[in-house]
Amino acid sequence: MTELEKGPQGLRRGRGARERILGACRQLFRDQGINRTGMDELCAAAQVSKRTAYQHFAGKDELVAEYLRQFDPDVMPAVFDNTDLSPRERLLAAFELPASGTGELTPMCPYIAAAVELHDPEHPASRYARDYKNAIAARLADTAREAGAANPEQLGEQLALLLDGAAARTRVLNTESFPTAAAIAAVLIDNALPATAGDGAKTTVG
Amino acid sequence: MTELEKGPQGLRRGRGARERILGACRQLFRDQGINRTGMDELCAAAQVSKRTAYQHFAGKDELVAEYLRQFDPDVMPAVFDNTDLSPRERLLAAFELPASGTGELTPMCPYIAAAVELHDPEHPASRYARDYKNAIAARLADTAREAGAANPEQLGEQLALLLDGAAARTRVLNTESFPTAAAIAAVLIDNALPATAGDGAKTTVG
DNA sequence: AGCTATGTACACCGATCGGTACCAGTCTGG
DNA sequence: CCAGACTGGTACCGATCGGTGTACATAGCT
Repeated sequence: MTELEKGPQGLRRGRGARERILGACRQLFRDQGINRTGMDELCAAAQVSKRTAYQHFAGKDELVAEYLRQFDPDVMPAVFDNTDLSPRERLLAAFELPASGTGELTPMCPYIAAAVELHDPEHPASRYARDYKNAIAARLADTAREAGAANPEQLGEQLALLLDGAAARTRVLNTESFPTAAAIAAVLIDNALPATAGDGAKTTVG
Repeated sequence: MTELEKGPQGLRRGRGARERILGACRQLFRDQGINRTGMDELCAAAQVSKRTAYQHFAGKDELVAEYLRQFDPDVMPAVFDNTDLSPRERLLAAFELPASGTGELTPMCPYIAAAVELHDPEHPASRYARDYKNAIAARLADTAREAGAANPEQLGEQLALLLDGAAARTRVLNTESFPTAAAIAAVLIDNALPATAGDGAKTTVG
């Protein structure tokens, strides 16, 4: 499988087949879900023969896993690596990013969607979804620590839960729920950060 | 379809076919998901012939919708109709109920799971999932109003988001997330209820 | 007795699933 | 020029999908 990427000059010709397949995944999996998207349809959308698709990916399971891995490998760099924002602003920015710009709904978090659709915790895509969610919580906790939160791990886990709640709720209700999550996040952050605007109340429930 | 339930003495014989089918739905849909459960397998588990199943339900779509409708038609009565608890305690109880008792994880909220798996907002089951989620938020808002919250609708929506976040996160991470949601809920409730204890004090509202 | 309604058992339908085999074309480096 | 890797196109595989048709067994009511 290593030759796939670093072949001396091997597959330089059909350049982009792999990317086209993953691009088709992003569109079709978002529009109609993973289970309802067949390999035939997917290959047709990618303008790639099934033969080629199965030469790049061992099977649909591996393709789904790779689709998730390619989705946001750096874990929201636009939020967490933005040095123009203070740590506190970065925490809040995580809730404003997804809903930015277009008037359409924030698409369902693909990691949650994959875990629910595949329904097997040991599926490679489910495993990666877990890793990604842990990574998000860790970055939130790091930023919370940087902001001076009393209990950064707890705040990170709480904010991560808000993100997932907004994603799930947006999908079920067909209504944007990230503003609600952002409002809760503001309260939690104010309560956890001592120097900022919050009052003295710090009821950290163990 | 009216004769199905109220036939004078019609289907008294095979009593329970419908209930057995729905019971099999609850188990199989929870254990392996909706899409991965075929009608053959479902009928076998219910000890019902496919012919009978399709006499009770127009199709799998309608069966899934009915499965959701039967799940919690009264919208958590054990929480919201419990007169032994104060309104504030009822709001908190909504987060302790699902994880109670057994050592296993809280199962994924079937409404979210159905909406994600079916992936069609106009599917009858997706429509009902939306109705149910709105009903939960409404009951939470009513209870928040009863507890004297400044903005009960907002608090209800926030608490509903926490429930959904805990459900989604529990599923993805394979780790119980309701305690985290309960901790956030406690903060939100304390912040929204004026008369009650702002900090650790426990003066329950009358 | 019949009659009707409901049930089971089981074969069967077309469609679609994930995945593979085969062939012909096309580009590559030697 | 030619071997070989890689491609698209397409037919095909077995399995499973949701759903139906047919034949026969029970049950209750008249």
